[in-house]
Amino acid sequence: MKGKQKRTTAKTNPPSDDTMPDKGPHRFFDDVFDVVRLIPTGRVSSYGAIAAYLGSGLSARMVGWAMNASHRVEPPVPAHRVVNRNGMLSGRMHFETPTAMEELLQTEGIQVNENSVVDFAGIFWDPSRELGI
DNA sequence: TAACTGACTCGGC
DNA sequence: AGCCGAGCCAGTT
Repeated sequence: MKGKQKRTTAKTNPPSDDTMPDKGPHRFFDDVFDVVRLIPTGRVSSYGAIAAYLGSGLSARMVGWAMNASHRVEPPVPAHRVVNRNGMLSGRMHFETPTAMEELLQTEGIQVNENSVVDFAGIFWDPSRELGI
């Protein structure tokens, strides 16, 4: 017995409860996904740059954490194009295989040497600069 | 419920 | 030159 059933009958369909969550505070994740999806093939960006573009006191850590959830969203997010400020593939261990991130980048024409993007500064894609500050 | 963690970054020593 | 601590926000235990 459940003892008490929590308002299952009289559903007053509140404006914001289970009907289409307006994702107020959660919109951050979608924003990150959207920005990452805008990274062109052959270019890479960094957690900090994306955080700075969203720029509301966000932390670069949350961008990385969003990437962790990016595997289950649609359309897919090219998380492999996001590296740290040094151009290192710090997130490679979170892919299906430790080498998946590197191979994906190489497939897109990006050279990787010792877990670091070659010519990182040259192919760096800054959302603040490309999308507008 | 409170506390810890984390795919980061910056500043100080 | 490298190592350490703080800030950041949301999810997980």
